[in-house]
Amino acid sequence: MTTDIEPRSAAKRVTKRRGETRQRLLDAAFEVFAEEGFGRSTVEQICERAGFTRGAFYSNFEALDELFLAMWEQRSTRLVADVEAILAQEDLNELGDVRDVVERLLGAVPVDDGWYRITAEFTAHALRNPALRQVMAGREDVIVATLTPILTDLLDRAGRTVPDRLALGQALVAVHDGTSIQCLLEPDNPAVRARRVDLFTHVVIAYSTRIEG
Amino acid sequence: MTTDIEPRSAAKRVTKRRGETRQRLLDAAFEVFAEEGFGRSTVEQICERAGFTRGAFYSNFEALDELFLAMWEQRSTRLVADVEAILAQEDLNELGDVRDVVERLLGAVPVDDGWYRITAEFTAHALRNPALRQVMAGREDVIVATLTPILTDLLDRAGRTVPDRLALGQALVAVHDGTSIQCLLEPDNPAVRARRVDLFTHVVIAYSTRIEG
DNA sequence: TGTACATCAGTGAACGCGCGTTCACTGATGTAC
DNA sequence: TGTACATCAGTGAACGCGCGTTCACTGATGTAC
Repeated sequence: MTTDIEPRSAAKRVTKRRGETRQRLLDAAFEVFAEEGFGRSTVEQICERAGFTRGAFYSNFEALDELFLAMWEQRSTRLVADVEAILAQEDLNELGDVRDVVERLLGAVPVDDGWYRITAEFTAHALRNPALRQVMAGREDVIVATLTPILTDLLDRAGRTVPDRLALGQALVAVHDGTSIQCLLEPDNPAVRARRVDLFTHVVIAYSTRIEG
Repeated sequence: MTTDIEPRSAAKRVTKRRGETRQRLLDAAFEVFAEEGFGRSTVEQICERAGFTRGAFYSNFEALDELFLAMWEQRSTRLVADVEAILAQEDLNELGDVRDVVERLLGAVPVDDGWYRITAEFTAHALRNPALRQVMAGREDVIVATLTPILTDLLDRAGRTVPDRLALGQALVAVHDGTSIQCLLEPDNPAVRARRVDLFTHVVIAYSTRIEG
């Protein structure tokens, strides 16, 4: 008697090549969706970019929606991990005041054209689909849950404490989203970026209090 | 000798019917774009919704992009005018503090699913096209220029003055955009809406100062 | 006000391209002995 | 380690639908007298 309870046919063989193909399709999807937009991207374009014929796509995904979602989740996860890594690393610079903390935070979060476009369209799409809406809302929870502890720690070192972490986290996500649009729409206007830093600073101050002593 | 310098053929006859057709197409476009998304909407769908055949569309517009832009500009202008009218109207309620002002402001600005979707996709699209980017940036200027004077006036009545109106205006637009997403993604979570009001209030306080005396 | 006429505005059929999707096939990869 | 074989993974041709676009047409609208 073996430990195989499942029939042998259920255990599918998966090759290394398959994983690589999948990844190349995901990377190509990011580029094409960013350039063309979600609704205007075709299976053909993505496969061509990845160096495959269309059959490869249908061998790996059901439809464009599935590829889009898989790509978005992968990129989103990676982005949060990257920001976390930058924020968490020990730094020689002292964090003197709130502005130092904000600048460090903003330095860790990239403002990226392509990623913004993709996320904006995905958000719009998610509003039509309850399941996707859950995905997006869940993603925000992860961002807040991951980054707020690190941020409050930094603030602590700058002599401030945060009474309501969730409120601060959600406020910063909102401010980030709102000001990203402004920066991307006027990339050559330094005043817009400066006001972004100001706004972040004001919000952090409003949601934290000076530690006595 | 008449005042006609242009050749007679240049003066086109325009019928009343034409304007009505155009408007029906614009209204149908709003609905279809909101439901389907920009890239997924077809000429056929919009014409069917408006009660025309496709020929009517090609008689009035060059391409879907043109219809989309015309619709967006019309709706956007109307929206600003509506908000302005609500904010400007004399009200029986006293504006005791900042929170009253914020609640009045937020009461005037609708948080609308369909319009958000359309604007999000338009923004993403505008990032690929310098001319459209100008249109969007210009729209924000109009919003700030129209609403900030009224808002500072309301704040004045609540005993506060705004040193940098432009900074406040842009901050509020950013906060509005960012928190709108959160409210739409979690429509059934009252805490999200409450935090939105809090954030607006904090920002208004941070960008204004108490009037002495 | 009425009528005849010119032009406009929308119709609906027709055309054809582009794209999604399928599938028999062949080369690549892993497995068993 | 080597070989034979089974299965997997991607190919590329083929099909057909859906959609954008055109255009000769007819009814609607405005104009001139």
